[in-house]
Amino acid sequence: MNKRDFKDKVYGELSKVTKALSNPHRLEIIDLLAQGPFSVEEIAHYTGMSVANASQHLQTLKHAKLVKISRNGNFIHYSLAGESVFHAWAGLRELGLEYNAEVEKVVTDFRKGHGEVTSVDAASLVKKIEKEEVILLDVRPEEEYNRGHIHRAISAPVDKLNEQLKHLEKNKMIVAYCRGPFCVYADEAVAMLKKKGFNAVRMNEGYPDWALRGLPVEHTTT
Amino acid sequence: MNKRDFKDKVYGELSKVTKALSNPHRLEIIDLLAQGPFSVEEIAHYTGMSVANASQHLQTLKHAKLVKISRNGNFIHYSLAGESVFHAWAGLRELGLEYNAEVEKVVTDFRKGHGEVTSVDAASLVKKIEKEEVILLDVRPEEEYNRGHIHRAISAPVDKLNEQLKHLEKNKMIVAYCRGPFCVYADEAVAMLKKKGFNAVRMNEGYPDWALRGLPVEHTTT
DNA sequence: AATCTATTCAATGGATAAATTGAATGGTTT
DNA sequence: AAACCATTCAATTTATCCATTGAATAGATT
Repeated sequence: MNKRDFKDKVYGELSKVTKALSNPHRLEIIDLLAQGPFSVEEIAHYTGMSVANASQHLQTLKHAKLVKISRNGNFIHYSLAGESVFHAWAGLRELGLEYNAEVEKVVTDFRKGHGEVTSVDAASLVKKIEKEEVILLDVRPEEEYNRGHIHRAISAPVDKLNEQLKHLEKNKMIVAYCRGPFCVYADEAVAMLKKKGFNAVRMNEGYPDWALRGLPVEHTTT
Repeated sequence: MNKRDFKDKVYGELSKVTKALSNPHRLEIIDLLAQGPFSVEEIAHYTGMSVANASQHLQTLKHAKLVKISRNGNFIHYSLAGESVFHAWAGLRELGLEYNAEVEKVVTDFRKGHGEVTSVDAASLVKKIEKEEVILLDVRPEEEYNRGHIHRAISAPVDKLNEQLKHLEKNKMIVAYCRGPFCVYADEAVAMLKKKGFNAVRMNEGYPDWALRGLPVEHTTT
C-alpha cells in the first residue's frame, strides 16, 4: 500500500464518521443520547421526526459506530457507543459556540426572549453546591434524573416545577441545569422562577459534561 | 421563537460545520493546516487534488469558519481559524482510532508494511528528551520545522535523512515525529533508520498535539 | 497602465443523501 | 401458534454534493 492509498483510506474512513455527524437531526440525536439510552419512538418524538425517519438516521449512526443498541423487552434502546463519542461531540459543540457567531447568537437571542436568562459555569459552582450555598435543580424529565444526576441536585422537571415552588427558599440562589448548553428546559425553568420572584440562573454544562469531568454525581449502580 | 425553531436553528448551524468536515479531502486539509499556513497550490499538491478542486474545498471550509486566510505577496495562505478547530479535529481523530476498528487497522497494517514500526506516546518521552536520553528527530519538511518544533528536536526531513545518518549516535534511542498520528513521514524514517541498524521508534503525536498540551517547544516569535 | 499569476467562479454531469409512504421483519405476549 | 407491536426495509422523488473544465478576477510586478 502506497502513501496515497493509505491517506485515502484513513481520511476516507474518518469521513464516514464525520458524514454520519453531518446532519442536524443526527446531531440532535447524539446530544439526546448523551443523557442515556432511549427507544426509537422516544427519540422520534423528542426530535419531532417520524419513527421511520428516526430509525433510518439511527441506522446511519450505528453503521458509523457512533451509537449502540440494547434490547429491552419489545423496545430497542440506543445509546452512545462510548465516551469518546461524547468527547468528540463536545469538541464540535465548543467549536460552534466559539467560532460560529451564528450559533452563539441563536442561543443568546433565545435566552433574551426568556427574560435575560444569565448562565454560570460549572467550575464556579462546585464548592457552592457542596456547601449548600445554592439550590441545584435538575429540570430534566424525572426518568433522566433517576439514571444519574449531579450530587445534591433536586429533581424538578420543568413541567412539574410549579408544585415544587413552595418548598424552595426565596433567599438562596437557585441554579437550574439540564442536558447541556443547547437544552431549553433550564431556560424555561429560570424564566418561570424569576417571574415568581426567585433568584435563578442556569448552568451551561449539562449532566454529561459534569460527569465526564469526574465531578461528584449520584447514579444507580448497574 | 419556539422550542422547535430554536433547536432546528442550533443543530442546523452546527451541522453546517460538521457538513464541512464530512469529506475526506477536507479532513486531510484540516490535518495539514494544523501545521500552519499553506497556499492553495501547496495544499492541492500535498493532497493530490487539482487546484480548482482544492480551492472549492477551501471555500467550503472558509464558509464554515474552520479556516481563515492571509495574503502574502501573490499567495493566499490558509490556516485553521483557531485552536478549537484543532481541538475538535483531535476529538474526531481519537473517535476514529478508538471506535472505528477500520481506521486503526489501516494504520497498524501500514506500519507493519514498513517493518513493524513501534510507536510511543508523548507522555513517556518528555523527561527522556529533556535529559537527552533520546534523540528526537523532526522529519517534516524543513519549512514546517522552522515554523515551530519540539524543544531539542533536530530537523531531519525524511527525504534528506540519509545525509544526517553519520551524525547520529548508534547507541541512543531515536524517536521520530511528524505531523500527527496519520502522518507517514515518521514511519518512513523509522523504517529507514532500522534498516541501517539504529534503534528507532515513532511518536504518535505530532507537533500540534505537543504544542497544544503546553509541552516545551521552540518557534519563531511572530 | 499592462501583464502576470494565484486563486476563484460558473456550468456541467454523475453520484449520493433525505423525507415519505407502505410493506416486511422478528421478538413478545396472550 | 397467532396476534401484536416496535422497528426496519424498499422504493420513490427531490435536493444537494463532487470533480472537471475553461473562463474570470484581483493583487502584485514590470
